[in-house]
Amino acid sequence: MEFYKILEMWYLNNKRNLPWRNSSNPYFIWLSEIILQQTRIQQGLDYYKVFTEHYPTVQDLANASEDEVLKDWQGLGYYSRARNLHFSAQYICNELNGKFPTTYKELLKLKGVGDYTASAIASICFNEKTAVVDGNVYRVLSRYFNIDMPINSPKGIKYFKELAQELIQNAHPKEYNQAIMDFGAMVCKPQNPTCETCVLADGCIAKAKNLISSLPVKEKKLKVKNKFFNFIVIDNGDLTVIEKRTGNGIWKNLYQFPLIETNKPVDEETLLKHDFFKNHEFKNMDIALYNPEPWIHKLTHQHLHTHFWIINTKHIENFELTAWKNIDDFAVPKLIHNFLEEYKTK
DNA sequence: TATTCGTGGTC
DNA sequence: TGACCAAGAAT
Repeated sequence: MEFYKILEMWYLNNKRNLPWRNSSNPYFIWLSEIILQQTRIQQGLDYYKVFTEHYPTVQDLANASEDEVLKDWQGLGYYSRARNLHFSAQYICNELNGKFPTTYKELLKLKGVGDYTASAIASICFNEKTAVVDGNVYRVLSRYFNIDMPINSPKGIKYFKELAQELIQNAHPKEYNQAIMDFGAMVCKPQNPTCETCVLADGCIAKAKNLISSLPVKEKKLKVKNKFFNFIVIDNGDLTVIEKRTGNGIWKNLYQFPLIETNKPVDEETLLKHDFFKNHEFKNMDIALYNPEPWIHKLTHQHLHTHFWIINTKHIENFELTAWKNIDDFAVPKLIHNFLEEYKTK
């Protein structure tokens, strides 16, 4: 039996029951695909529920503010996804008269929609034969056909896309694309794949050559930077100070306490010499280090060594103030959220 | 085109 | 426990 047919049959009997699979509405499929980029289904489920309930149509999403959308995205990470989702919703409503794009080519024009997502929506909603290539597909194909070309090299990306595109030619695109992804997630897993009961085992070259654990091949070029964050938590009992992050780095457009970044851990004396305290005078202030041991927040490319400094003062000048009771209205990074959860109970 | 963008799970 | 991975995309 052909490759695609085995997967389609397997899918018929083993597919997962996921909320967006009850729909062919491109708006819902789009939401699910953006939420699931680089994200496990279990982690995305609650967010899918919130977004479909809070923004039942693309118009509702377009009418919301970015702050509102980011608040609902809080905790999921890769926040450009939320900003692009909101931007593209407005683009669809304003430029496309609310009509969702219906082809791979047009879907690609949406911010935040790349080759994978355009292929997924085009195949699932419009039956277009565009093969998805995600982490699951790389794994299944590299093993079954024993391909050791690095999946994150330009040649590898092109090669796997072309192979996937060949394999979908005689298939039902909607079912086949979801089949190979489910199969990769449930059977041909990164670790401990269940080769003993695998329906593709007979033709799997990597299994025959005992190469399963070494495929797929990925070039690793990850260097982690250490950064040192000092958050200034100003507190007069009722009010505090938070700022919106600008620029193009992490957590763009999320909120945080005023931040002093240093190139190494600093003590109180050194911290107080920073420009921040030259620009802002605190009368009768009392400063205390909240966490003597740094919280090390680990991101993919950076380790953030974080200290929270509490400034108790009755006189806060030259700041925009935020009431503690309203602090939960703002979208904050997980790191700040964790701090708030601890701090407000004290 | 190499780098950057979060958070959580797995072993 | 640190390395790897997760329905990738933008720059």
